[in-house]
Amino acid sequence: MSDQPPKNSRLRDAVRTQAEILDVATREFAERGYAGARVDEIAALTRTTKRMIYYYFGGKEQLYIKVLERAYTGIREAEQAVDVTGLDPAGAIRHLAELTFDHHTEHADFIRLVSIENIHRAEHLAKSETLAKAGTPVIDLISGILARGREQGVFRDDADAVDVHMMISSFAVFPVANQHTFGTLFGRDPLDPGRRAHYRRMVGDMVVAYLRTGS
Amino acid sequence: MSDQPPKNSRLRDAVRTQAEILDVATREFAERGYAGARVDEIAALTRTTKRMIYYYFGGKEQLYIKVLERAYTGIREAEQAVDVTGLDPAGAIRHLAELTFDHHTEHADFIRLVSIENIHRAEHLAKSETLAKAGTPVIDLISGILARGREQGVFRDDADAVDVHMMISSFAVFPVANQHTFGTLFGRDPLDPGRRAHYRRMVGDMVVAYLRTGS
DNA sequence: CGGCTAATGTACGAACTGGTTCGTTAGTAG
DNA sequence: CTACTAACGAACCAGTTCGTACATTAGCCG
Repeated sequence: MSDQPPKNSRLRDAVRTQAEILDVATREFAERGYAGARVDEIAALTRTTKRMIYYYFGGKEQLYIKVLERAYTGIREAEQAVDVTGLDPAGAIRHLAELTFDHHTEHADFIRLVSIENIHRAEHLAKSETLAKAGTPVIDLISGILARGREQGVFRDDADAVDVHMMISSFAVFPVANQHTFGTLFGRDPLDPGRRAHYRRMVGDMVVAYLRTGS
Repeated sequence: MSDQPPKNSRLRDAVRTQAEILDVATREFAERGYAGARVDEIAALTRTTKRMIYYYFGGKEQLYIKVLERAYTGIREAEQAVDVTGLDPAGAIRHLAELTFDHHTEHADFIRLVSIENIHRAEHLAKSETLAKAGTPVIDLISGILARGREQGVFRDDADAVDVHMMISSFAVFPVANQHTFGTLFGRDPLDPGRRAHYRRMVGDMVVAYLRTGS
């Protein structure tokens, strides 16, 4: 008698189909960009047909926006899971930097989508109701750490939370976003697993060093 | 009797036409990405016709590669013009960081092209004979500065030139590459002229602080 | 079981897009 | 002046691509 909630118990799938479309679309868009992505190709890599993409999402652009939303949801959740209680300011900011670095290097698709979205001047991001507002939790976290650091006299007092976040993000994003051009030009793959621990320590060293220098 | 060199004195333009095509193409590709760029649109924004694009460049891809090559030539020249004689190691690396930051923020088109090229896994960059090899002069410059810093005991001794270049580039590229998503999500335009001097000082502070911390 | 709707598949079309064909004109060499 | 070639233009073509019209099936409700 396991009663299904009112609607949505129709078992010719629906939810699963939508999820599958989103998965495939994420890969396709991240791989080829918005203009380069092919709706037919996404459909082909799905169990279902192109018809369903239009049935559930309405069109290429709306599908892309949903993909973006789901991707951003990922980091936002990761950010909310960060816990720095019990760490001193320097340890806390280093921890956050390392987690950010880890998350970015492990989610190349997301970084690629962000790059793509920037090429399009974030016009789709702006169209998304879920994303355009949605304040980001990291900033509050960083603000808190910076405040503690200042109180204890171990951090410079002119450091701004958003700026520090940008500094950390820069170094965490770069190896992923520019992996191929950088790799080709300097003969060094910035995502080489063997170098990863090194870069991870480097982000931490960098932010902490910056925050410790006098204002 | 001003004799023109053997050929190429034909004055129904040619060189000028090619340059114009390249200029327009640079904007179009940077604006819409490789797949999003339209050959017809490039032609329309030119004094000439699409026929000429194929006449001079062979096709969309070859044109794009030429655009890339010209864009990269820009920074390479800027890099070669950097002069740090007479500066102490910290001053030298700060100067380089600031110039890199200036150059990147002033050449958004180039940064966008690099982003686009990374989406395509640098496949076109690899196809370019001019670019694929062409060692980059900055690395040597940085190596020299780091060596001096180590000798004088003012820099950590485990800093690598390519890594330091990546650190500087990260922070210089980010505001341009992620201007729109970052701006939308954090309500702060990272390229706002009013914040520029601040970020410029920040890159310098960051690298110098990093290099000064003990290994 | 009959009917109703959500879910799905097939085939198609209109517009676009990279690339080409064919022909023309400007300038120069002889 | 004539012949020749580099430079150029207009129209066109074939393949693609987003989107849709139409038909169909699965499952549920009464």
